[in-house]
Amino acid sequence: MTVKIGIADDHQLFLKSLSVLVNSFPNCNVTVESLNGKDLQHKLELAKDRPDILLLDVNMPVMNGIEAAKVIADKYPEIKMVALSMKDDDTTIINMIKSGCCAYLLKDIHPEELEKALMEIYNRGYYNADAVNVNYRRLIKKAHEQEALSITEKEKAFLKLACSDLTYKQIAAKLNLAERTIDGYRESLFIKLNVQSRVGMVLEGIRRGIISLDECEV
Amino acid sequence: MTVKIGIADDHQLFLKSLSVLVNSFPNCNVTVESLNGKDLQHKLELAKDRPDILLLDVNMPVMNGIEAAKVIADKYPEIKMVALSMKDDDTTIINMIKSGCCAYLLKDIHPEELEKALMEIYNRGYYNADAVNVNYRRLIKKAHEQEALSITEKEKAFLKLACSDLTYKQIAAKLNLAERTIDGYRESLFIKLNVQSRVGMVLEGIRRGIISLDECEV
DNA sequence: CGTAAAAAGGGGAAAATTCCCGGTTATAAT
DNA sequence: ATTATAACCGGGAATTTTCCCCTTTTTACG
Repeated sequence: MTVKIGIADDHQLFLKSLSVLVNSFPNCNVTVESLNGKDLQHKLELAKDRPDILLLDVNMPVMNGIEAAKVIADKYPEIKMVALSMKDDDTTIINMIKSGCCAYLLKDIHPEELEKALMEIYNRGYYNADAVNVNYRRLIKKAHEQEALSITEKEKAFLKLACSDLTYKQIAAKLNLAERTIDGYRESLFIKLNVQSRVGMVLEGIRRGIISLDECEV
Repeated sequence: MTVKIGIADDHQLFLKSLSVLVNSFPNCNVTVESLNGKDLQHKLELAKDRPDILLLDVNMPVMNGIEAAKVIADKYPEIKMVALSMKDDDTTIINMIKSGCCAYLLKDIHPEELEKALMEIYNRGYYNADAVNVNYRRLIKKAHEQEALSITEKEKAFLKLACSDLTYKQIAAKLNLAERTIDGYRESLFIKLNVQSRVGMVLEGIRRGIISLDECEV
């Protein structure tokens, strides 16, 4: 029996290293490697012999793991997906599970656990890492809260600019909108994120993954 | 000829994967593996046959790459050190080079470049990745600017609290200081970090590694 | 001890942020 | 067409942030 594995990770060194490692597992064989979700999709389309399991990095440029998982789950429901991430951030876990991943693994797991996980997923269809699965019910509750939020694209664009040294006046100018409009976005974001200040808003936005720290030009 | 390699990275999966990869290089042999700088130090002390080259991750718990590099450079000057990091942040590069690393590599390099780098470092003592070495002079300039900063412990304590949803009044209360004192810290931090607003200060503080995102209670 | 330097604080004003009253315009659904 | 709904915006007031004048207290050091 040989399980065909696909891997997507933007860090080439990790991608190749992990590939070598997984290939060293007796029953595994890496058949697809990709640096981002878009490329992975493309390779899956062309492949005549698709992987059984995909290891998806969450943070990738061009197309991240969450978006990639959604598309793949829709197109190839027979492929099992495993999210791989550095941090066990609640929101990220929720998003990946909701996008169709059947497991969420942290990058600091031991290789043996990865092998065990891959085998269990292949045989039983799922695997729950102890480290992540501590309180699943809390996660579900949080997912529902998240649902009620739904930050709009405009709010997100504003939030991204608020993550800077600019004043609201300057941000309004950049977006070609009246100051009062910007203020409206701010107001609704305060409510949605449950904060009382711009700093709180920005930090909470980063923490929830609405914006990322490296895309805000300090 | 066999080059002995030591690796330190807090993500076990990456550590083990990279170890397998490096061992697959014809002239390399991984002799030490560690999950953090403290543990690495300990293993180096015990080892009778020390590595020629160390691959050091920058971000590690307990003791990070920067601190580890300083100690190791001091204790074992014959060991060459290579910084491994995800992002090519100016400040980080400066810190690692200043701590005694002879090269700075990004985690998204190709395995072949890593092999080439290891060989060059072993033979010639240094290696400059094109991706990082774009404008070395600018980095040196920045390093000198950095030098002039020296953020005090009090300022740092304030900055940590400023990284929250609290007002300055609330922060002053938490630190048992007058509002005006807090304002003094803010003022000097604005100058040192070259910003005009609290958001800018907080983000710049995070970017420069003065405070970390996970220690600020949003 | 004396003196310089640094830290802490007082007070006030300008600017930015936060909040709330409303109205207009665009969009979409019935 | 009309009605709901959301996006956009005007203006003013309270609060917070930012900035700059200064004095007092503490610390450091020859």
